[in-house]
Amino acid sequence: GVKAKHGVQRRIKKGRIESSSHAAHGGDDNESEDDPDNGGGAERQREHPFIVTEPGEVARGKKNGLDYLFHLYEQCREFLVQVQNIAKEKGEKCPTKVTNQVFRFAKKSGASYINKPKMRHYVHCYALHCLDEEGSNALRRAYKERGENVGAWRQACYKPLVTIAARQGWDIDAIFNSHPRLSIWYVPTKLRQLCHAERSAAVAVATGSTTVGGGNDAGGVGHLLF
Amino acid sequence: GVKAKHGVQRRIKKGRIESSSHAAHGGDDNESEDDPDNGGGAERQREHPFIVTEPGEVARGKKNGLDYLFHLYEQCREFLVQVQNIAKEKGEKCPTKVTNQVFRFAKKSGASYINKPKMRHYVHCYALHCLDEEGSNALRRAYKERGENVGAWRQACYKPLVTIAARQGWDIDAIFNSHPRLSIWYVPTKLRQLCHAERSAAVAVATGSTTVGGGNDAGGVGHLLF
DNA sequence: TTTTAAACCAATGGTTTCAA
DNA sequence: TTTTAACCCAATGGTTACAA
Repeated sequence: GVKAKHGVQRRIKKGRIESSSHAAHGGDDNESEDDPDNGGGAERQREHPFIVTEPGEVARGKKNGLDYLFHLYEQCREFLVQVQNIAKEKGEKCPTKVTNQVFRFAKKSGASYINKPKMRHYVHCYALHCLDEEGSNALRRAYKERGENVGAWRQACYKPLVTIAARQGWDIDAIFNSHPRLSIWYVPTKLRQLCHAERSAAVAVATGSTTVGGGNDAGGVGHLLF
Repeated sequence: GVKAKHGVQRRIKKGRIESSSHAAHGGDDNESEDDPDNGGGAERQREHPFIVTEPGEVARGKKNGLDYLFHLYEQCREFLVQVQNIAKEKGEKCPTKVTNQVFRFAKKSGASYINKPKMRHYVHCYALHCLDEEGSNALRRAYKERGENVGAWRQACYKPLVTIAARQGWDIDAIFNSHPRLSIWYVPTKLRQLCHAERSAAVAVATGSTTVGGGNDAGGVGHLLF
């Protein structure tokens, strides 16, 4: 990297986060003072888990809803815009994606509830929300009705995205990049792999291949027929 | 990084590059067998130094000309395209810039004369060539006539670029990104800094600021007047 | 068990060092 | 003066092992 100018940014190992101000929690209304687990003004240990909620529904109890989850992605976008403005003003490299720098800035700005693993974990769910809000909403309702947990809903978000990719020539990067709110997020490895696998399978069926390296009249992957 | 799948790519320390096939050298015609320094088919130790040449001029003696230098940038672009095609076929992340991966691929492909420090060193010279070929050619002729060395010519390439940036709102990243052949190269730190410094100076003059933090009726940097 | 997020890791962008 | 292997070592994108 460029020569150490912000020498402060060393990694801190272990140790709990100390008590400090928490920023507003968006859709989260669960910071009650009379909470038995919350002994006298101590800060919350970590974020309440997400539950599958319908569009517009606010999670009750110590839970957060999916509208709140998606709101977090919008917040990250705003933090990115701020980082970009600062970089431009200082004549420094300007990020185009939500990078470590942006997560650091978010934390520094008091949004301690935003962190990289979480945002990366649910990116494809947000992608579906951006690319097909109707479909995303339907999926949320279905999974809520069936009483599925967040992990199951999250897994289920992959398939509709692969279907969308199939329609657009399997180029998931192009799909992300051409959407204004999605373009700032890295394509998750697993989603990319699923698209690739499905594309390969589709091509194999279309060309009549039966095994890896199986002979066909066109030499395998490389021509798509439509 | 993504979990070690190409386990081979560890760093190798020390040791000279062993004799092997060298790819064609573009504008370089200096691999004479009757060379006194070249004892019996041994390969060249390193690339001949660049000299300032006019457009179309081939360097004589153990030298390389600037057309050859610029040709190296075109070759890197071709290597990048190959890396991109391979990545797409494999459903992997697709680089948009000339990255370490591309330099590694170039070396593996026999282009051992391409390396990162060299390409990064002269990027801004190539940028001038792309953005104002007339101006670039004139500069080359002038520096050749005056018998200047490559280092002096290289330094001189910065100023015209800063002038171009000034005309385009000082956004050197946008200038690089909007040029098809230049967009694959990272903006050199020094060029970015020069642009920033010049912009700051220009703004200071325009607003009548005299010192850092000096008071003026508009609050410093932030409005450009034209 | 499910869900969260701290901690970790290999490879990167970038530069220095030094050989030629 | 010019080239480039080697280093940097901080910072990155990406993931894992763990805690709650």
